[in-house]
Amino acid sequence: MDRPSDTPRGQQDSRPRVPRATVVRLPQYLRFLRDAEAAENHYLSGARIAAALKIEPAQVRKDLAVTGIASRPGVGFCASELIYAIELYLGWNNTTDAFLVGAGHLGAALAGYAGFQRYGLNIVAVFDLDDHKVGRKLCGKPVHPFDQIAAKAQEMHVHMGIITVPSGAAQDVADVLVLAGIRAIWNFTPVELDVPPNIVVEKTDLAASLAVLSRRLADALRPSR
Amino acid sequence: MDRPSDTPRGQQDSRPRVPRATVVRLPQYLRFLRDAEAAENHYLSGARIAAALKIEPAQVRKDLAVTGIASRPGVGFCASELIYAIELYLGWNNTTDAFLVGAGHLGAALAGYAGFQRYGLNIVAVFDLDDHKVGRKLCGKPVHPFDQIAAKAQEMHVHMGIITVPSGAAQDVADVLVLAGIRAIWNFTPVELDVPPNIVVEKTDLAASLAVLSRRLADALRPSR
DNA sequence: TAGATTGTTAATCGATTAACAATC
DNA sequence: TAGATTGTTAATCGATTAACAATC
Repeated sequence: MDRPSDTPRGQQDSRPRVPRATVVRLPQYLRFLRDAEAAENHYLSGARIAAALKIEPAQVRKDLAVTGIASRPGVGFCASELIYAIELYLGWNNTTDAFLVGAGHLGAALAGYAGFQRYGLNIVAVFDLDDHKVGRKLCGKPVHPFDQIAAKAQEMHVHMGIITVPSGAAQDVADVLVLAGIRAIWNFTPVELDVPPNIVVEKTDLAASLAVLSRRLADALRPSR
Repeated sequence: MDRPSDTPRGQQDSRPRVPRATVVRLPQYLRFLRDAEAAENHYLSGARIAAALKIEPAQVRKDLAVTGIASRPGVGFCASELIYAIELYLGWNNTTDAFLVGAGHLGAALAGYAGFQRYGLNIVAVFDLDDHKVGRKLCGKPVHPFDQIAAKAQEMHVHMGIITVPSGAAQDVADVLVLAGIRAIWNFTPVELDVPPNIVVEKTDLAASLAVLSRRLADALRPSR
Protein backbone atom coordinates (compact mmCIF):
# COMPACT_ATOMS: atom_id res chain seq x y z
CA MET A 1 0.00 0.00 0.00
CA ASP A 2 2.76 2.44 0.88
CA ARG A 3 5.44 2.79 -1.73
CA PRO A 4 9.07 2.60 -0.57
CA SER A 5 10.12 6.08 -1.66
CA ASP A 6 7.40 8.68 -2.00
CA THR A 7 8.77 10.69 -4.93
CA PRO A 8 6.16 13.37 -5.45
CA ARG A 9 6.86 14.44 -9.04
CA GLY A 10 9.81 13.30 -11.10
CA GLN A 11 13.15 12.86 -9.47
CA GLN A 12 15.19 16.04 -9.47
CA ASP A 13 12.62 18.83 -9.13
CA SER A 14 15.18 21.60 -8.90
CA ARG A 15 13.49 23.52 -11.71
CA PRO A 16 10.63 25.65 -10.40
CA ARG A 17 7.48 24.42 -12.09
CA VAL A 18 6.38 26.81 -14.85
CA PRO A 19 2.64 27.00 -15.56
CA ARG A 20 1.64 25.88 -19.02
CA ALA A 21 -0.23 29.15 -19.43
CA THR A 22 3.04 31.01 -19.02
CA VAL A 23 4.70 29.02 -21.80
CA VAL A 24 1.67 29.69 -23.99
CA ARG A 25 2.09 33.42 -23.48
CA LEU A 26 5.82 33.49 -24.23
CA PRO A 27 5.38 33.58 -28.03
CA GLN A 28 3.13 36.62 -27.58
CA TYR A 29 5.86 38.43 -25.70
CA LEU A 30 8.39 37.31 -28.26
CA ARG A 31 6.40 38.70 -31.18
CA PHE A 32 5.76 41.98 -29.43
CA LEU A 33 9.40 42.35 -28.49
CA ARG A 34 10.60 41.56 -31.98
CA ASP A 35 8.26 44.19 -33.37
CA ALA A 36 9.42 46.69 -30.76
CA GLU A 37 13.04 45.92 -31.52
CA ALA A 38 12.37 46.41 -35.23
CA ALA A 39 10.77 49.76 -34.40
CA GLU A 40 13.88 50.81 -32.51
CA ASN A 41 12.25 50.52 -29.09
CA HIS A 42 15.10 48.85 -27.28
CA TYR A 43 13.82 49.17 -23.72
CA LEU A 44 10.29 48.39 -22.56
CA SER A 45 8.80 48.35 -19.09
CA GLY A 46 6.71 45.40 -18.03
CA ALA A 47 3.79 47.78 -17.62
CA ARG A 48 4.02 48.80 -21.25
CA ILE A 49 4.20 45.23 -22.47
CA ALA A 50 1.20 44.43 -20.30
CA ALA A 51 -0.84 47.28 -21.73
CA ALA A 52 -0.04 46.33 -25.32
CA LEU A 53 -0.88 42.67 -24.83
CA LYS A 54 -3.84 43.19 -22.47
CA ILE A 55 -2.27 41.08 -19.77
CA GLU A 56 -2.07 42.00 -16.07
CA PRO A 57 1.24 43.71 -15.30
CA ALA A 58 1.92 41.34 -12.42
CA GLN A 59 1.40 38.42 -14.78
CA VAL A 60 3.88 39.84 -17.26
CA ARG A 61 6.53 40.28 -14.58
CA LYS A 62 5.99 36.74 -13.37
CA ASP A 63 6.00 35.25 -16.86
CA LEU A 64 9.16 37.02 -17.90
CA ALA A 65 10.87 36.02 -14.68
CA VAL A 66 11.19 32.47 -16.05
CA THR A 67 13.71 33.76 -18.57
CA GLY A 68 16.00 34.91 -15.77
CA ILE A 69 16.24 38.37 -17.29
CA ALA A 70 15.83 41.26 -14.85
CA SER A 71 14.25 44.58 -15.63
CA ARG A 72 15.63 47.85 -14.29
CA PRO A 73 13.02 50.03 -12.55
CA GLY A 74 12.55 53.17 -14.60
CA VAL A 75 14.36 51.72 -17.59
CA GLY A 76 12.56 48.46 -18.24
CA PHE A 77 13.57 45.28 -19.98
CA CYS A 78 16.17 45.24 -22.69
CA ALA A 79 14.24 43.90 -25.70
CA SER A 80 17.11 42.10 -27.35
CA GLU A 81 18.10 40.42 -24.09
CA LEU A 82 14.55 39.22 -23.51
CA ILE A 83 14.15 38.03 -27.09
CA TYR A 84 17.29 35.98 -26.81
CA ALA A 85 16.28 34.58 -23.41
CA ILE A 86 12.77 33.59 -24.53
CA GLU A 87 14.13 31.91 -27.65
CA LEU A 88 16.61 30.08 -25.50
CA TYR A 89 13.95 29.03 -23.02
CA LEU A 90 11.73 27.65 -25.77
CA GLY A 91 14.62 26.06 -27.60
CA TRP A 92 13.92 28.30 -30.58
CA ASN A 93 17.45 29.62 -30.86
CA ASN A 94 18.48 26.49 -32.74
CA THR A 95 16.09 25.25 -35.40
CA THR A 96 14.41 21.96 -34.65
CA ASP A 97 14.02 19.67 -37.61
CA ALA A 98 10.69 17.91 -37.90
CA PHE A 99 8.96 15.33 -40.04
CA LEU A 100 5.46 15.91 -41.25
CA VAL A 101 3.27 12.88 -41.86
CA GLY A 102 0.21 13.38 -44.05
CA ALA A 103 0.43 15.37 -47.28
CA GLY A 104 -3.17 16.55 -47.31
CA HIS A 105 -4.43 20.11 -47.24
CA LEU A 106 -3.46 20.71 -43.63
CA GLY A 107 -0.07 19.12 -44.20
CA ALA A 108 0.47 21.44 -47.16
CA ALA A 109 -0.56 24.42 -45.05
CA LEU A 110 1.99 23.57 -42.39
CA ALA A 111 4.71 22.58 -44.84
CA GLY A 112 4.23 25.88 -46.65
CA TYR A 113 4.10 28.09 -43.60
CA ALA A 114 7.24 30.17 -43.77
CA GLY A 115 6.51 31.66 -40.36
CA PHE A 116 7.61 28.50 -38.56
CA GLN A 117 11.15 29.60 -39.24
CA ARG A 118 10.66 32.33 -36.65
CA TYR A 119 9.66 29.67 -34.16
CA GLY A 120 12.71 27.57 -34.77
CA LEU A 121 10.82 24.87 -36.60
CA ASN A 122 12.03 23.40 -39.87
CA ILE A 123 10.01 20.73 -41.62
CA VAL A 124 12.68 18.75 -43.41
CA ALA A 125 10.60 16.02 -44.97
CA VAL A 126 7.03 14.95 -45.59
CA PHE A 127 5.73 11.38 -45.56
CA ASP A 128 2.57 9.94 -46.97
CA LEU A 129 0.98 6.55 -47.41
CA ASP A 130 -0.39 7.48 -50.80
CA ASP A 131 2.07 6.53 -53.54
CA HIS A 132 0.64 9.19 -55.82
CA LYS A 133 1.98 11.87 -53.54
CA VAL A 134 5.38 10.26 -52.99
CA GLY A 135 8.21 11.64 -55.09
CA ARG A 136 6.57 14.99 -55.61
CA LYS A 137 7.20 18.04 -53.54
CA LEU A 138 4.76 19.53 -51.08
CA CYS A 139 5.38 23.24 -50.81
CA GLY A 140 9.02 22.67 -51.57
CA LYS A 141 9.44 19.71 -49.22
CA PRO A 142 10.11 16.25 -50.64
CA VAL A 143 7.41 13.65 -50.02
CA HIS A 144 8.77 10.26 -49.02
CA PRO A 145 7.08 6.88 -48.69
CA PHE A 146 5.75 6.27 -45.20
CA ASP A 147 7.89 3.21 -44.56
CA GLN A 148 11.09 5.24 -44.80
CA ILE A 149 10.37 7.22 -41.65
CA ALA A 150 12.53 5.16 -39.33
CA ALA A 151 15.53 5.13 -41.67
CA LYS A 152 15.32 8.85 -42.37
CA ALA A 153 14.82 9.72 -38.70
CA GLN A 154 18.06 7.96 -37.77
CA GLU A 155 19.87 9.45 -40.73
CA MET A 156 18.70 13.02 -40.19
CA HIS A 157 18.61 12.94 -36.39
CA VAL A 158 15.03 14.16 -36.29
CA HIS A 159 13.23 14.23 -32.93
CA MET A 160 9.88 15.80 -33.79
CA GLY A 161 6.95 14.52 -35.82
CA ILE A 162 3.83 16.32 -36.96
CA ILE A 163 0.74 14.25 -37.65
CA THR A 164 -1.76 15.56 -40.19
CA VAL A 165 -3.24 12.30 -41.40
CA PRO A 166 -6.92 11.34 -41.16
CA SER A 167 -8.00 10.36 -37.64
CA GLY A 168 -8.18 6.69 -38.46
CA ALA A 169 -4.47 6.49 -39.22
CA ALA A 170 -3.25 8.69 -36.37
CA GLN A 171 -2.44 5.99 -33.82
CA ASP A 172 -0.62 3.85 -36.37
CA VAL A 173 1.45 6.80 -37.46
CA ALA A 174 2.24 7.65 -33.85
CA ASP A 175 3.38 4.07 -33.23
CA VAL A 176 5.73 4.21 -36.20
CA LEU A 177 7.09 7.61 -35.16
CA VAL A 178 7.81 6.32 -31.66
CA LEU A 179 9.54 3.25 -33.07
CA ALA A 180 11.58 5.56 -35.29
CA GLY A 181 12.91 7.29 -32.20
CA ILE A 182 10.82 10.45 -32.42
CA ARG A 183 10.52 12.12 -29.00
CA ALA A 184 7.89 14.81 -29.59
CA ILE A 185 4.64 14.63 -31.55
CA TRP A 186 2.46 17.51 -32.67
CA ASN A 187 -0.90 15.89 -33.20
CA PHE A 188 -3.40 17.69 -35.43
CA THR A 189 -5.96 14.89 -35.25
CA PRO A 190 -8.58 14.74 -32.50
CA VAL A 191 -7.36 11.29 -31.49
CA GLU A 192 -6.05 10.82 -27.95
CA LEU A 193 -2.77 9.14 -28.82
CA ASP A 194 -1.45 6.29 -26.74
CA VAL A 195 2.31 6.64 -26.46
CA PRO A 196 5.03 5.73 -23.93
CA PRO A 197 5.39 8.20 -21.05
CA ASN A 198 8.72 9.55 -22.25
CA ILE A 199 7.17 10.81 -25.50
CA VAL A 200 5.88 14.37 -25.48
CA VAL A 201 2.59 14.92 -27.27
CA GLU A 202 0.90 18.23 -27.94
CA LYS A 203 -2.52 18.18 -29.52
CA THR A 204 -3.96 21.00 -31.58
CA ASP A 205 -7.64 20.19 -31.71
CA LEU A 206 -9.54 22.49 -34.02
CA ALA A 207 -12.86 21.09 -32.78
CA ALA A 208 -12.06 22.29 -29.26
CA SER A 209 -11.48 25.86 -30.38
CA LEU A 210 -14.55 25.75 -32.56
CA ALA A 211 -16.63 24.46 -29.65
CA VAL A 212 -15.70 27.45 -27.53
CA LEU A 213 -16.41 29.83 -30.38
CA SER A 214 -19.73 28.17 -31.24
CA ARG A 215 -20.90 28.21 -27.66
CA ARG A 216 -19.95 31.83 -27.15
CA LEU A 217 -21.61 32.80 -30.42
CA ALA A 218 -24.78 31.06 -29.32
CA ASP A 219 -24.63 32.99 -26.04
CA ALA A 220 -24.05 36.23 -27.93
CA LEU A 221 -26.93 35.71 -30.34
CA ARG A 222 -29.48 34.47 -27.80
CA PRO A 223 -29.98 37.48 -25.52
CA SER A 224 -29.63 39.95 -28.41
CA ARG A 225 -33.39 40.38 -28.57
CA MET B 1 -15.63 54.68 -4.42
CA ASP B 2 -18.62 52.41 -4.05
CA ARG B 3 -20.57 51.88 -7.21
CA PRO B 4 -24.37 52.30 -7.05
CA SER B 5 -25.31 48.77 -8.07
CA ASP B 6 -22.71 46.12 -7.56
CA THR B 7 -23.41 43.95 -10.59
CA PRO B 8 -20.80 41.24 -10.30
CA ARG B 9 -20.73 39.88 -13.85
CA GLY B 10 -23.14 40.70 -16.64
CA GLN B 11 -26.75 41.40 -15.92
CA GLN B 12 -28.86 38.28 -15.80
CA ASP B 13 -26.52 35.61 -14.53
CA SER B 14 -29.14 32.92 -14.35
CA ARG B 15 -26.95 30.56 -16.35
CA PRO B 16 -24.47 28.79 -14.12
CA ARG B 17 -21.02 29.74 -15.38
CA VAL B 18 -19.46 26.88 -17.34
CA PRO B 19 -15.66 26.61 -17.29
CA ARG B 20 -14.00 27.02 -20.65
CA ALA B 21 -12.14 23.78 -20.03
CA THR B 22 -15.48 21.98 -19.87
CA VAL B 23 -16.54 23.34 -23.26
CA VAL B 24 -13.16 22.31 -24.66
CA ARG B 25 -13.76 18.73 -23.51
CA LEU B 26 -17.26 18.44 -24.92
CA PRO B 27 -16.11 17.61 -28.48
CA GLN B 28 -14.06 14.76 -27.01
CA TYR B 29 -17.12 13.32 -25.36
CA LEU B 30 -19.09 13.86 -28.53
CA ARG B 31 -16.61 11.97 -30.67
CA PHE B 32 -16.40 9.11 -28.21
CA LEU B 33 -20.16 8.87 -27.92
CA ARG B 34 -20.65 8.92 -31.68
CA ASP B 35 -18.13 6.11 -32.04
CA ALA B 36 -19.83 4.16 -29.25
CA GLU B 37 -23.23 4.70 -30.82
CA ALA B 38 -21.86 3.51 -34.16
CA ALA B 39 -20.52 0.41 -32.39
CA GLU B 40 -23.98 -0.29 -30.95
CA ASN B 41 -23.03 0.70 -27.42
CA HIS B 42 -26.12 2.64 -26.54
CA TYR B 43 -25.55 3.07 -22.83
CA LEU B 44 -22.30 4.12 -21.20
CA SER B 45 -21.49 4.86 -17.59
CA GLY B 46 -19.57 8.01 -16.75
CA ALA B 47 -16.85 5.81 -15.32
CA ARG B 48 -16.39 4.08 -18.65
CA ILE B 49 -16.27 7.34 -20.58
CA ALA B 50 -13.71 8.62 -18.07
CA ALA B 51 -11.51 5.56 -18.51
CA ALA B 52 -11.59 5.76 -22.29
CA LEU B 53 -10.77 9.46 -22.39
CA LYS B 54 -8.32 9.46 -19.48
CA ILE B 55 -10.34 12.05 -17.58
CA GLU B 56 -11.25 11.88 -13.88
CA PRO B 57 -14.69 10.30 -13.41
CA ALA B 58 -15.86 13.20 -11.27
CA GLN B 59 -14.83 15.57 -14.02
CA VAL B 60 -16.82 13.65 -16.59
CA ARG B 61 -19.94 13.73 -14.42
CA LYS B 62 -19.56 17.43 -13.87
CA ASP B 63 -18.88 18.21 -17.51
CA LEU B 64 -21.81 16.20 -18.77
CA ALA B 65 -24.09 17.80 -16.20
CA VAL B 66 -24.07 20.99 -18.29
CA THR B 67 -26.09 19.18 -20.92
CA GLY B 68 -28.90 18.59 -18.46
CA ILE B 69 -28.88 14.88 -19.25
CA ALA B 70 -29.04 12.55 -16.25
CA SER B 71 -27.42 9.17 -16.04
CA ARG B 72 -29.08 6.22 -14.36
CA PRO B 73 -26.90 4.48 -11.77
CA GLY B 74 -26.13 0.99 -13.01
CA VAL B 75 -27.31 1.77 -16.53
CA GLY B 76 -25.34 4.88 -17.46
CA PHE B 77 -25.93 7.63 -19.96
CA CYS B 78 -27.98 7.08 -23.07
CA ALA B 79 -25.48 7.82 -25.84
CA SER B 80 -27.95 9.22 -28.33
CA GLU B 81 -29.50 11.48 -25.73
CA LEU B 82 -26.09 12.83 -24.74
CA ILE B 83 -24.99 13.28 -28.34
CA TYR B 84 -28.08 15.31 -29.08
CA ALA B 85 -27.71 17.37 -25.92
CA ILE B 86 -24.04 18.18 -26.50
CA GLU B 87 -24.74 19.17 -30.10
CA LEU B 88 -27.55 21.36 -28.87
CA TYR B 89 -25.39 22.92 -26.20
CA LEU B 90 -22.66 23.77 -28.70
CA GLY B 91 -25.12 24.91 -31.33
CA TRP B 92 -23.91 22.13 -33.60
CA ASN B 93 -27.35 20.72 -34.29
CA ASN B 94 -27.93 23.37 -36.92
CA THR B 95 -25.06 24.11 -39.27
CA THR B 96 -23.48 27.51 -38.89
CA ASP B 97 -22.50 29.19 -42.12
CA ALA B 98 -19.15 30.91 -42.12
CA PHE B 99 -16.98 33.04 -44.36
CA LEU B 100 -13.32 32.29 -44.74
CA VAL B 101 -10.99 35.18 -45.51
CA GLY B 102 -7.60 34.33 -46.94
CA ALA B 103 -7.22 31.71 -49.67
CA GLY B 104 -3.71 30.63 -48.80
CA HIS B 105 -2.55 27.18 -47.76
CA LEU B 106 -4.21 27.29 -44.38
CA GLY B 107 -7.40 28.66 -45.88
CA ALA B 108 -7.40 25.79 -48.36
CA ALA B 109 -6.86 23.31 -45.55
CA LEU B 110 -9.86 24.62 -43.64
CA ALA B 111 -12.04 25.06 -46.72
CA GLY B 112 -11.29 21.48 -47.71
CA TYR B 113 -11.76 19.93 -44.32
CA ALA B 114 -14.87 17.80 -44.65
CA GLY B 115 -14.84 17.02 -40.94
CA PHE B 116 -16.21 20.46 -40.05
CA GLN B 117 -19.56 19.19 -41.15
CA ARG B 118 -19.62 17.05 -38.01
CA TYR B 119 -19.06 20.16 -35.97
CA GLY B 120 -21.91 22.05 -37.56
CA LEU B 121 -19.64 24.34 -39.51
CA ASN B 122 -20.19 25.12 -43.18
CA ILE B 123 -17.81 27.41 -45.01
CA VAL B 124 -20.05 28.94 -47.64
CA ALA B 125 -17.66 31.37 -49.27
CA VAL B 126 -14.02 32.34 -49.40
CA PHE B 127 -12.69 35.87 -49.84
CA ASP B 128 -9.28 37.07 -50.87
CA LEU B 129 -7.56 40.33 -51.68
CA ASP B 130 -5.58 38.76 -54.48
CA ASP B 131 -7.47 39.10 -57.78
CA HIS B 132 -5.69 36.08 -59.19
CA LYS B 133 -7.49 33.88 -56.71
CA VAL B 134 -10.89 35.50 -57.14
CA GLY B 135 -13.30 33.69 -59.42
CA ARG B 136 -11.65 30.32 -58.95
CA LYS B 137 -12.73 27.73 -56.46
CA LEU B 138 -10.83 26.81 -53.35
CA CYS B 139 -11.58 23.20 -52.46
CA GLY B 140 -14.98 23.57 -54.02
CA LYS B 141 -15.79 26.91 -52.41
CA PRO B 142 -16.11 30.01 -54.61
CA VAL B 143 -13.53 32.74 -53.99
CA HIS B 144 -14.99 36.24 -53.97
CA PRO B 145 -13.31 39.64 -53.99
CA PHE B 146 -12.66 40.96 -50.52
CA ASP B 147 -14.83 44.04 -50.92
CA GLN B 148 -17.95 41.94 -51.35
CA ILE B 149 -17.89 40.64 -47.79
CA ALA B 150 -20.42 43.09 -46.40
CA ALA B 151 -22.91 42.59 -49.22
CA LYS B 152 -22.64 38.81 -49.09
CA ALA B 153 -22.87 38.70 -45.31
CA GLN B 154 -26.19 40.53 -45.39
CA GLU B 155 -27.43 38.45 -48.29
CA MET B 156 -26.46 35.08 -46.82
CA HIS B 157 -27.09 35.92 -43.17
CA VAL B 158 -23.63 34.81 -42.14
CA HIS B 159 -22.49 35.45 -38.56
CA MET B 160 -19.09 33.80 -38.44
CA GLY B 161 -15.80 34.71 -40.08
CA ILE B 162 -12.54 32.77 -40.22
CA ILE B 163 -9.34 34.73 -40.70
CA THR B 164 -6.43 32.98 -42.41
CA VAL B 165 -4.68 35.97 -43.97
CA PRO B 166 -1.09 37.03 -43.21
CA SER B 167 -0.69 38.70 -39.82
CA GLY B 168 -0.29 42.15 -41.29
CA ALA B 169 -3.78 42.13 -42.80
CA ALA B 170 -5.56 40.52 -39.85
CA GLN B 171 -6.79 43.65 -38.08
CA ASP B 172 -8.05 45.21 -41.31
CA VAL B 173 -9.93 42.04 -42.16
CA ALA B 174 -11.42 41.93 -38.67
CA ASP B 175 -12.57 45.53 -39.01
CA VAL B 176 -14.32 44.76 -42.28
CA LEU B 177 -15.93 41.62 -40.86
CA VAL B 178 -17.26 43.56 -37.88
CA LEU B 179 -18.62 46.25 -40.18
CA ALA B 180 -20.25 43.52 -42.25
CA GLY B 181 -22.19 42.41 -39.18
CA ILE B 182 -20.15 39.31 -38.36
CA ARG B 183 -20.55 38.35 -34.69
CA ALA B 184 -17.92 35.66 -34.22
CA ILE B 185 -14.36 35.49 -35.51
CA TRP B 186 -12.05 32.50 -35.60
CA ASN B 187 -8.62 34.03 -35.80
CA PHE B 188 -5.77 31.88 -37.10
CA THR B 189 -3.23 34.69 -37.00
CA PRO B 190 -1.19 35.44 -33.88
CA VAL B 191 -2.51 39.00 -33.83
CA GLU B 192 -4.46 40.14 -30.78
CA LEU B 193 -7.49 41.56 -32.57
CA ASP B 194 -9.11 44.74 -31.40
CA VAL B 195 -12.87 44.38 -31.77
CA PRO B 196 -16.00 45.73 -30.05
CA PRO B 197 -16.96 43.88 -26.85
CA ASN B 198 -20.03 42.24 -28.39
CA ILE B 199 -17.91 40.41 -30.94
CA VAL B 200 -16.72 36.95 -29.98
CA VAL B 201 -13.15 36.10 -30.94
CA GLU B 202 -11.43 32.77 -30.61
CA LYS B 203 -7.77 32.55 -31.48
CA THR B 204 -6.02 29.41 -32.63
CA ASP B 205 -2.38 30.26 -32.23
CA LEU B 206 -0.10 27.58 -33.61
CA ALA B 207 2.93 29.25 -32.07
CA ALA B 208 1.45 28.77 -28.61
CA SER B 209 1.04 25.03 -29.10
CA LEU B 210 4.48 24.77 -30.63
CA ALA B 211 5.97 26.67 -27.69
CA VAL B 212 4.60 24.13 -25.23
CA LEU B 213 5.80 21.24 -27.36
CA SER B 214 9.25 22.77 -27.89
CA ARG B 215 9.72 23.46 -24.21
CA ARG B 216 8.62 19.99 -23.18
CA LEU B 217 10.86 18.42 -25.80
CA ALA B 218 13.81 20.43 -24.50
CA ASP B 219 12.99 19.18 -20.98
CA ALA B 220 12.71 15.62 -22.25
CA LEU B 221 16.02 15.68 -24.11
CA ARG B 222 18.07 17.46 -21.43
CA PRO B 223 18.05 14.97 -18.53
CA SER B 224 18.20 11.96 -20.87
CA ARG B 225 21.89 11.55 -20.19
C1' DT C 1 17.54 62.32 -4.72
C1' DA C 2 12.51 61.30 -5.79
C1' DG C 3 9.45 58.57 -8.23
C1' DA C 4 8.29 55.14 -11.17
C1' DT C 5 8.81 50.29 -11.61
C1' DT C 6 10.32 46.22 -10.18
C1' DG C 7 10.42 41.12 -7.84
C1' DT C 8 7.99 38.56 -4.69
C1' DT C 9 4.92 37.35 -1.06
C1' DA C 10 0.04 37.06 0.31
C1' DA C 11 -4.85 37.00 -1.01
C1' DT C 12 -8.08 35.77 -4.27
C1' DC C 13 -10.14 33.28 -7.63
C1' DG C 14 -11.40 29.25 -10.26
C1' DA C 15 -10.97 24.57 -11.61
C1' DT C 16 -10.03 19.79 -10.38
C1' DT C 17 -10.26 15.93 -7.30
C1' DA C 18 -12.14 13.44 -3.36
C1' DA C 19 -15.82 11.94 -0.64
C1' DC C 20 -20.35 10.36 0.29
C1' DA C 21 -25.32 10.32 0.86
C1' DA C 22 -28.95 9.58 -2.61
C1' DT C 23 -30.50 6.68 -6.34
C1' DC C 24 -31.71 3.37 -9.73
C1' DT D 1 -33.07 -6.07 -2.55
C1' DA D 2 -27.92 -5.20 -2.88
C1' DG D 3 -24.44 -2.97 -5.20
C1' DA D 4 -22.68 -0.18 -8.51
C1' DT D 5 -22.98 4.47 -9.98
C1' DT D 6 -24.63 8.72 -9.72
C1' DG D 7 -25.03 14.17 -8.50
C1' DT D 8 -23.19 17.36 -5.52
C1' DT D 9 -20.82 19.31 -1.68
C1' DA D 10 -16.28 19.94 0.50
C1' DA D 11 -11.24 19.81 0.12
C1' DT D 12 -7.44 20.43 -2.64
C1' DC D 13 -4.72 22.25 -6.00
C1' DG D 14 -2.91 25.70 -9.07
C1' DA D 15 -3.01 30.01 -11.39
C1' DT D 16 -4.08 34.90 -11.36
C1' DT D 17 -4.37 39.32 -9.13
C1' DA D 18 -3.21 42.59 -5.46
C1' DA D 19 -0.07 44.68 -2.45
C1' DC D 20 4.22 46.50 -1.02
C1' DA D 21 8.99 46.78 0.42
C1' DA D 22 13.21 46.89 -2.36
C1' DT D 23 15.48 49.05 -6.26
C1' DC D 24 17.36 51.66 -9.97
